[in-house]
Amino acid sequence: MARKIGSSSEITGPRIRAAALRLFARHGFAAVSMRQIAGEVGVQAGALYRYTADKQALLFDLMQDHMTSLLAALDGLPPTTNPAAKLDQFARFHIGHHLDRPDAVFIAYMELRNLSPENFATIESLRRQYEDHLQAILISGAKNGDFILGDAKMATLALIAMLTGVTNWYREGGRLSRADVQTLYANMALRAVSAA
Amino acid sequence: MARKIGSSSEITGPRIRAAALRLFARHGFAAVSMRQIAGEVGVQAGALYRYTADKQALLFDLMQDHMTSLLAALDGLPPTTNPAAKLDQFARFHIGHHLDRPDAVFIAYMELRNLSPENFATIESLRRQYEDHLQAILISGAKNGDFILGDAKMATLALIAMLTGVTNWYREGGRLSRADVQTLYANMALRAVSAA
DNA sequence: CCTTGAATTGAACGCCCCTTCATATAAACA
DNA sequence: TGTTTATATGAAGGGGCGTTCAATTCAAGG
Repeated sequence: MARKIGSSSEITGPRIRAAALRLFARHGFAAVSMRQIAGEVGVQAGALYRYTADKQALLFDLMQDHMTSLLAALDGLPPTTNPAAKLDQFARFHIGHHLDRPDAVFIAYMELRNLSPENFATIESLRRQYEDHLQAILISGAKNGDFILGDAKMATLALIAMLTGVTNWYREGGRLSRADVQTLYANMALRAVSAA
Repeated sequence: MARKIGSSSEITGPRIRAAALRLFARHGFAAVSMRQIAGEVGVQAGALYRYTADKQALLFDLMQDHMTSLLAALDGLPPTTNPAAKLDQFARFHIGHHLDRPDAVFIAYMELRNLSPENFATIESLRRQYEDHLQAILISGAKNGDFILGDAKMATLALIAMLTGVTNWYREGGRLSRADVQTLYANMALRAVSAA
């Protein structure tokens, strides 16, 4: 047997990426084998290599797609006026976007060390762009007296860590709704840096 | 050749654990082989099994030791008066303790999924104890009006995520001293939940 | 000094890994 | 319909994995 009935790269390709995303998030990159991914798709391991150069490239593509989608969505946010509104918007956006993509988020934060040095540098630069967006908000707020930051870079990383932490415990259908969580976290973020 | 010159279980045991801690933190549990750990210690892989039942037990012991040491240190903190002072003390303690043990912290947060279900339950319960300590501080502060919490459990997890995030970027000898970082994070934590 | 027991070796077992490639089949196109 | 091209197989290469265990050597105690 060789080519299968109904086979098409437009179907198999995305299915491979979806299976890899799920499995990497669930068990970790190093613990998942190409045979496992292939099995999930219903294909032999050798077939994967028509869609990815190797296992490393598969991981990198997933992470790069996640980061570029994150930056694109950030770019598409409606304009706001003052720094406090911008921070509120950012916090709600960050939580919403992350809760929608738990697997991709998990991988983006856990599998950095499994990237080759060049791939790591690429992902790191995308992440830096995202952090810089928040940092610019904080600095503009500090300039006009709305915010008090001991250190802008540190405040940026502290807020992102706090907001991202939501993915560790939030479960759909739990005690708090998604909107509740967005409001509560946004309020904490605002208070953490506000002068008032 | 069999027994080696100078060999002693009091020396080899700790060295195995130290090597495993370092390697698991650096490359991840799944990516590290027993032969690698043995090589670091200068011993053959078979020798490891005098000191651990298997690879899983090695991971579990490292995580359990980390968590019990964390809880013991928390228990040994000097008494304080009001909730704000308690939260300030907790934030400084958390950061100090974590910055002293970057490898153990990394493992404790990254390798939970590699624990067997029973081992996971044990570690999770220790972690819950730690979180409950902070949650009790927050609730007492909310009771007497010092703090405002949208949701106590959520505020607890948000603060711990923020404080633990410091291990992702702090490097000894960097722009900010350890004391700087402790102060800045403690202030953010206090502001994030304070009524004032 | 001699015996006993602790510490370690190194080979082996059975299994799984990533990746490649000649081959075969199905789809797409003329 | 016949030909080309895309898609997948499945076997193989070369290697590493966790774990066990008989045999061996050293340290320690009498």
